[in-house]
Amino acid sequence: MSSTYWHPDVAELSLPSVLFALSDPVRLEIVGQLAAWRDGEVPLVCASVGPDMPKSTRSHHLKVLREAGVTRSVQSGRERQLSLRRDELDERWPGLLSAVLAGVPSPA
Amino acid sequence: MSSTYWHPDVAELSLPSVLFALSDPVRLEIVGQLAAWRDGEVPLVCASVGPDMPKSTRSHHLKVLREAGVTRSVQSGRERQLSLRRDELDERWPGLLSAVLAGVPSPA
DNA sequence: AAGAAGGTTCGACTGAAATGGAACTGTCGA
DNA sequence: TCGACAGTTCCATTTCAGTCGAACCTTCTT
Repeated sequence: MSSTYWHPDVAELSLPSVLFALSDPVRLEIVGQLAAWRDGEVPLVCASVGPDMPKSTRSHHLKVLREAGVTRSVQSGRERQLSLRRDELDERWPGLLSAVLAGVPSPA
Repeated sequence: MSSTYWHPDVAELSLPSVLFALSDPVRLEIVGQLAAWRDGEVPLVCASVGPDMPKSTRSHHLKVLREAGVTRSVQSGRERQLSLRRDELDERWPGLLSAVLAGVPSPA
């Protein structure tokens, strides 16, 4: 796991931080897209996720998600491949992410 | 249902607002206490919920929860009895509240 | 080596949220 | 009727979050 980045350990995640990270429409949309990603598809990278916006803004939202422990980003070449930390979140707060995702309109 | 207050209808609740309301430790503690309330017990009122703090601050947090649709407060005499809108929230976002509550340390 | 591409960081600005004191409203008890 | 009591509202202050341009760092390409 050569992730380049620091990611918080599951044990040190906090529920308020996670809920806060998920409480923004833009971030919720990003999470929805990550959740819709299927193995075998071309990996989602920063630039390809969320609505159109300046890259510094997008980077900010992705940072909030990453630091809350919701997403993971792994460097690959000059891109960063994004993924949801589904299993880890589910281990810590069973059913939480699923319940949230069920309330997010799935991306077109 | 003589609620004195305006409460948003389930249909008009938004996921980001609910998650935001739940993303604060103080409010999460309040919600945990409301969830622990059992039928037959003396009703929970504003003053008896959450950590010690000025009443204007408490009133603020309760307003956030109420307006997000998480709680309901019904006037009774000079107090306001608080309750969780469990069933309604569960109808709208099944499993969400339960998952959150499972992650909240239950009150002593 | 030079430049483009993908992201991060920094700094500034703006708007929103948290906090708490003080004044106010409505209800109850004496 | 006069407090006392439960809450809300108003207001000021401070802190935090969102937005975005500009500069920067890496990696890839040529």
